[in-house]
Amino acid sequence: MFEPFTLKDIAKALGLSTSTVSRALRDTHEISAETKKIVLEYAQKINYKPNPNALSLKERRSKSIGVIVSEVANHYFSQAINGIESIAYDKGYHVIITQTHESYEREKINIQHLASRSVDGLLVSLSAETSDTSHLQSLHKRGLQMVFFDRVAEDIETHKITANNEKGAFEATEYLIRQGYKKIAHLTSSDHLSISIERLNGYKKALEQHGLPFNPHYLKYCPHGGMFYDEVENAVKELMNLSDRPDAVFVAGDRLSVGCLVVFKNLNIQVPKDMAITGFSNSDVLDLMHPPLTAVRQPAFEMGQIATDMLIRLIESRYPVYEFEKKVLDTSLLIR
Amino acid sequence: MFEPFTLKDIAKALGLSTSTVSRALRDTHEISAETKKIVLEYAQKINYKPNPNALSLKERRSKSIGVIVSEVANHYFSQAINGIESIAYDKGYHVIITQTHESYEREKINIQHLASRSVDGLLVSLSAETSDTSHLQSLHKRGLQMVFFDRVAEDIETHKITANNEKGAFEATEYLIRQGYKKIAHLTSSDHLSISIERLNGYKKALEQHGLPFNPHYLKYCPHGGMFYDEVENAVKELMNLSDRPDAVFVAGDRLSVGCLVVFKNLNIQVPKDMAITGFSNSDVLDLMHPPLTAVRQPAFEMGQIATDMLIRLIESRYPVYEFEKKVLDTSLLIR
DNA sequence: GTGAAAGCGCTAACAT
DNA sequence: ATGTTAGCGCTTTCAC
Repeated sequence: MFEPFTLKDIAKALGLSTSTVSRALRDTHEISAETKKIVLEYAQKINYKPNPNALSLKERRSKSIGVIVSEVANHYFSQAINGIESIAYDKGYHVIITQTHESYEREKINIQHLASRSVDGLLVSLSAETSDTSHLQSLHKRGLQMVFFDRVAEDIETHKITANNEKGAFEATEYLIRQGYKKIAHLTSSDHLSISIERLNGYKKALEQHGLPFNPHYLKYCPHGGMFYDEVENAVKELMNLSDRPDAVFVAGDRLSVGCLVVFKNLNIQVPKDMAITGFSNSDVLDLMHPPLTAVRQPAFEMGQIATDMLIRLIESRYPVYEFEKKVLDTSLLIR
Repeated sequence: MFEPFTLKDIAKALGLSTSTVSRALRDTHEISAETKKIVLEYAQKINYKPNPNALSLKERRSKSIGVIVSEVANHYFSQAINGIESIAYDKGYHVIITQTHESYEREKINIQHLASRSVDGLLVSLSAETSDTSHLQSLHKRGLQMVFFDRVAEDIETHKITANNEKGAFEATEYLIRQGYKKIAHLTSSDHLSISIERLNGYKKALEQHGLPFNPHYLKYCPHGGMFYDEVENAVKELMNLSDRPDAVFVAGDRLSVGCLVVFKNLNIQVPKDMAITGFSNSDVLDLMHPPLTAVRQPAFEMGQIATDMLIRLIESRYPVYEFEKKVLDTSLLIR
C-alpha cells in the first residue's frame, strides 16, 4: 500500500505539533525562522505533499475543474483542451477530462461524478445526443459553476463561448456558391445541438442571399455526430441517390467532415467532380487530405482559454454573478 | 457556492443519526427494512451523492487512476485512452488524464500531483524528454502501483505492455526493401525511449537480414518526438542534403510520421519518387493521406485495456505482487 | 436496530 | 512562538 507522508509524520519526526508544521509549511509569520527552516528542509527531504482530499474536504473546494467533451480524438476538442490546460495550470487548477462519446447517458454519469464534490466548476460541451439539460440545470441551480463552450445549452444562464458558427457556415457555403455550385447539400450533426442550428442558419442565409432555394432533401442529420461510420455513409448515399443529386456538400462538424471524406473515398465519389465539399474542421493535417477539404477552422485553443478564464472568475468571485457573457469568436476559412 | 447534500442533511431531515443513514444507504443488514426505504427514497429525491473526498480520506483510496501520456491529440494515445476508460469504467474507477507534451518537467509535476493521494495507481507512457525516471522510482518504491504502456521504463519493476516494436519496425523496413529501396533512412524520436531503441533494432535487423549496410548518417533523432515542426523539417533537410541521399525513410512514431508527410509536402518532396515512406501511425484517416503512408499500426485500444486491467489487479491485490508481466502485442502493417 | 464517538489529514480558532 | 481542539463528510467500532 502506498502511504504518503502526512503532517503527523513530520510533526512526530521533528517533535512538533501538526499545527506548527502546517503553519511553517505555509509560511505563516507567527512561526520562528528557525522552526520554519527545519520543517521546510525535512518536508523537502521526504518530498511531502499535502493530501488533496483532506484539503478539499477542509476548504470545501478542490482547485480542480471538470471538462466534458464528446471525444478527445476530435481535433477541435484536443486543441480546446490544450487551451483549457494552459490557463488552468497558470491559476493553480487541475483539469479532469471526461468523454461522453456523444452519449447522453455517459454525459449524465460523468457530470454527476464530477459534480458530487470533486470539482469546483465545469466546462461543458454537450453531447450530440443531449437534448434534455435538466441534469445540468439542477446542479447549476444549486450553485455549481459552469461555462459552456462550443455546444451550449440555451436554457442555462451562464457564460458561454462559441465560434461564430453562423458566419462560418455562411462563408463556407458562399465559397461553394462562388465556385459555381448551385445544388449544395448540408450534412450536420444532431438537430438539437446549438452548433447545428447556427450552422444550418448560416447555410440557409448564404443560399438565400444568392437566390438559391433551400431544398429540405439536401439536409441530412447524423444524430451521433458521425461517431458511427454507417451513419455518415447512409447520409451520403441518400444524397447521391436523390433524383436531383447535389453537386456539393457543406459539412458541419470536425469528425463529420473527415468521416465524409472517408465515405467519398470508399464509395469512389470523386471530389470535386462528383461532389465538392467544405466543412468545419480543426485538423492540423488538412494539407495532407485527399480529396482536399476547404475548411472552416474554429479558434479552439483560444476558446478553451477564454472558457477557463471565465469559469475560474466565476468560481473565485466573492459575490454572486448575475450578468453573463456570450462570447463569439470568428472562424477562418482555409481554402484548398 | 455549491453545497452538495451530506449525510447530516439527510439525518436531520429524517430525524435519524448519520450512522444510521450511512448504513441504510449501503444496505447493511442491521437496519430495518422500513428505515432503509425511507432513507433511500429521500436520498433519491435530493439526488444525494457521497462526497468522494471524504470517502477517499476515510478509505485511503480514491477509486481513480491517473494516466500520463504525451498528448491526447496523438492518435495512438487517444485510442489507448478509450481502451483505458472502457475497463476502468466497468470496474468502477475514474480516469484522470494528464498530458506531458513531451516535457520532463511537466511529467514530474503531473505525476506528483496525481500521486500525492488523489489516485490509486498510474498508467504511464514516458515523455520523449524523460531519461531519468527517479521521480517514478521513488513513488513506486513507496508503494504506488503503476503500469507502463508503450513507452516503458526499463529500470522499474512492474507490469508493462508494449507493441512488438522491433517486429513492427522490421516489417516496415523490410517492406521498403522488397519494394526495391536500398538506401533507407530512419527518423525517430528521442534516443532513450524504449520504443526508439526497439524500433531502431528492428530497422537494423531488416537491413542486416537483407544484406544492406547500416549507415549512421541515415539515422536522425527528434528529441521532442516531432512536437516542433522545425525539428522534423531540419531532420528531413539533413537527410535530403546528404551526398548519398536516401531513397526511403522509415519513421518511428505517430506524430512524427504525420509531421514528416507535412514536411515532404512543404519541401515539395515527391512520394515515392524522391522518397518513399513507411511509419508508425494509428491515424484513422490514413486512407486520406496524400502522399500515402504505409503504416505500422499498434493495437492501441487493446493495449489500453490490458494495461488498465493489470493496474486494477495490482491495486486490488491483497498480497504484494512480485511477479511482473511484460506483455507484447503484435502490430499490423497497413500497406498503401 | 440505532446512536455516540473516534479518526482519515488538514486548517484555524482558541489557548498558553 | 507553539500546542490543543474542533470540524470538513464519511465509515466503523463500541454502546445500549
